[in-house]
Amino acid sequence: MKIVSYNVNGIRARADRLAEYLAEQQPDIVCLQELKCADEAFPAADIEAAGYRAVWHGQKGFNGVAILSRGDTAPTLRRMGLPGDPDDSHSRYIEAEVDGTIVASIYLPNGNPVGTEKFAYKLAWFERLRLHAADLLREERAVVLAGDWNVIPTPEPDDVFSARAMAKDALMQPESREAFRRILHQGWTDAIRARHPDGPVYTFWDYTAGCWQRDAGFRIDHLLLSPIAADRLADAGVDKDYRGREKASDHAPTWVRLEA
DNA sequence: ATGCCTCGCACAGCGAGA
Repeated sequence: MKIVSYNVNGIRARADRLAEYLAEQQPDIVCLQELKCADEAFPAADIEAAGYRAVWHGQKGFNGVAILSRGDTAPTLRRMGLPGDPDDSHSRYIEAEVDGTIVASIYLPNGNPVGTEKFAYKLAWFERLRLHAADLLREERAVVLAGDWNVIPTPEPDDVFSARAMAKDALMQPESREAFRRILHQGWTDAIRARHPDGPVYTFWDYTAGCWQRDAGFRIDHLLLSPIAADRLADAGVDKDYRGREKASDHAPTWVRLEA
């Protein structure tokens, strides 16, 4: 089964691109981030017309996450939002079960600029995710944590076109990378790097400054697999060409294929 | 050092993104 993480940067602005992606790739499960729409504005009818059912956690204007499954059975919702902060108003986490696999769609806070409350929020959110991820591992099930983690895992060129250009960015701060590593080291597998240990793999290219044209990207969309899911890992990759199409998101769909 | 594009909001630039 193909499981995709795709930050669409506005699901309504990306309606044609998303429908095209579903028709061409026919993924089994799609985790969407940055819906940028309220719950009542989610294009559920369009999703259904494309042959998918969805659960979603929207928010007017920004954030918003969803999980799509192919076929007539909707994902079974497990939770919306992370535990640990009832005052957190951002729609950044949704978790569901599809065909026995637990899947989370994650939109981790960006955290820029560093040194502000936004960066503190990023790290606090990361810590809440770490605690919840540990709970998920204890279930000893197939679990996929898929999303826009807003972290460049290493400053090496394999993860970023220029460590120097990104050195002051929240995505590459040592604290951000450490928080990501702490979750990984619980026992998760970074599927992209498991399949592609060497060489550049980018999932995001900024709209500005010709970043796409000069391949100035970085890797921030990640699919983390629990040990039982990792045992089923057949392949992983980035559907990069969708980044180059008309009206593209600034992220490319990033995926894993698990043996049934 | 800042803006570069894009989206949503709401109808004029602006916040947010990364």
